[in-house]
Amino acid sequence: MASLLFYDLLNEGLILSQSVTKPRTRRRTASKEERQTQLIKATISSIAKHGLSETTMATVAKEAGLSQGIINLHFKSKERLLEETLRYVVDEYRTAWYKALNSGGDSADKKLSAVVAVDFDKRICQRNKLAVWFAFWGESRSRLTYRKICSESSREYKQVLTRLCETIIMEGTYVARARDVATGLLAMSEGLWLDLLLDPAELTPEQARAISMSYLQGVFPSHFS
Amino acid sequence: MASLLFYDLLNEGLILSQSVTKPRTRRRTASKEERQTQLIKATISSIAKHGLSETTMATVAKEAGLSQGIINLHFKSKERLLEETLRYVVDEYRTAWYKALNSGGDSADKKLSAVVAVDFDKRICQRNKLAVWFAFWGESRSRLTYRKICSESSREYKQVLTRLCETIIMEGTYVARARDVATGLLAMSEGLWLDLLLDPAELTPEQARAISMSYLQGVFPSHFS
DNA sequence: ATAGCGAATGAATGATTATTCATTCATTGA
DNA sequence: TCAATGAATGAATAATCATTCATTCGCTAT
Repeated sequence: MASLLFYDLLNEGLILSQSVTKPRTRRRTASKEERQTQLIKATISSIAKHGLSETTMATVAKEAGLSQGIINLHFKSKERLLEETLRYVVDEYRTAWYKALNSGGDSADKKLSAVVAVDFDKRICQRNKLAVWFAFWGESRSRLTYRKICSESSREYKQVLTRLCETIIMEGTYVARARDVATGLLAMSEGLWLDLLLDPAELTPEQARAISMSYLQGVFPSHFS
Repeated sequence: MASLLFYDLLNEGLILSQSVTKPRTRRRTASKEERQTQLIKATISSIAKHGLSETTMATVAKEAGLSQGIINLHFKSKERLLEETLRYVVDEYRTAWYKALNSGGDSADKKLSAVVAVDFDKRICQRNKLAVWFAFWGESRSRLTYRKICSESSREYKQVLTRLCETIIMEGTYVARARDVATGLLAMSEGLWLDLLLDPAELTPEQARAISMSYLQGVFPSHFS
C-alpha cells in the first residue's frame, strides 16, 4: 500500500513536468474497426520501409502516429497484428480475383485474361503490398500460420485455373496439360512480382501482364491473339 | 586491480565446479575456411528451420554444435554472417549456371535447356536453399546490401538469356521479343521455386522443369519439341 | 616433452523490444 | 454542464539477444 502511494505520487510528478515541456498532441478516438485497419496499413508501410525483421511495435505505432501501447490494445499481440496484416492483403487479393473471374466475360479465355490482369492491377500490384507478400513468404517455411493463410486461397486459384484451361484445351486441339498450365501461369505472376519488387525500373506492371499473356498465347495460340 | 583479481578467483571457482559436474565436451580446431563454411551451412539450416527473423546467434551456434561466441570470432557480426550466407547460396547458383551454359551444347536452344535444368537440379533446388533465397528476397526491399548481392548476377542471367533468345528468334521466324521471353523464363523459375518451397507435395522439381520447358515450347515451337 | 599460438568457450554486459497497466483524455448521453 | 465510459497514452518491466573478453584448450614446431 505504502509503495503504491509512493508510485502514484512519483508518476503524477513526472506527468506534470511533462505537460509543461511537451506540446499537447491532439487526440481522437476512432471506432475499433477504423483503428485496426489504420494499424494494419501502418504495418504494411513499416514492412515495406524497414522489412519484417525490423518492424517493431514502435515503427508501426510511429507510422500510424499513435502510441506504443495501441497495438496490444487492439490486437492482443504483435504476432496477431502480423497475421491480420497478412490476412488483409490476402483477402484483398482474393476479392479482386473473384470479382475479375465473374465479371470478365463468359468464355474461358476471357476469364483467364481477366484474372491475369488482376495480378498487375494498380490496386493489387503496389510495391508496398508486394513487399508484404514476399516478407511473409520468406517466413512461411517455418510458420505454419502464415502458410495456412496463404495456401488456402492459393489452392482455390489453381483449381479454378485448371478448370478454365481444361475448357480451352477441349475447345482447341491442344496437347498441354491443364494443371501444368495453371501452375505455370501462377508461378509466372509470382516471379514477375519479384522482379517488380526488386527492380521496378526494369519492368512495368503493364509489361509484366503482356509477358504473362504471351505465355498463354504460346500455349493456346488459337485462343489468344 | 583489486576487482580484477577478485573476478579471476570467482571465475576459476566457477570453472572448477563446472568441470566436475559437466561432462567434458570434445573440442577440435579447424581451419578458418572450414569453420566459416560450417557456420554458413548451419545458418542455412537455421533459416530453413526457424526463419530469418528467428535465426539468432544461439540457433546458428547450436546448429553447428559450437559455442555462442564463435560467430563473432569468424565473422565480425551477425549481419556479416547473414550476408556471407546469402553470398554463398548466390555464388553456388552462379557457378552451376555458367557451368551449364558452357557445357550444355553449342546451339542456343541446347544452352537454354541446360540453364533451365540447373534451376531444378538436385544440388540447387533444395528446400533449405530455397528457404534462404526467399528469406532474403523478403528483406531485400529494405536492405540495399541484400539487393546488391542478388541483383548483380541476376542482371547477367537476363542479359545472357536475352542473347540466346535473340539467336533463336533469328533462326526461326518468331515474333516474340527476346528480352520479354528471358524475363518470363526467369520469373517462371522463381515462381515455381515458391511452389516447391511452400507446397512440395504438389510439385516435384522434375515437373517444374517440364513446365518451364513447355513455356519455351510454346514460344519457340520449332526449336523445342 | 613443452612452449607458444591461435582457436574456442561461455558468462557477463548492454542494447533492443514486446508487453503491461496506472493514468489521462475525449466523447456521449442525461 | 457533468458524470460515466472506454479509447489512448507512455513509463516501467521483463525478456530476448548480439557482442565482448578473460580464460581454457588443442595443435604444432622445436
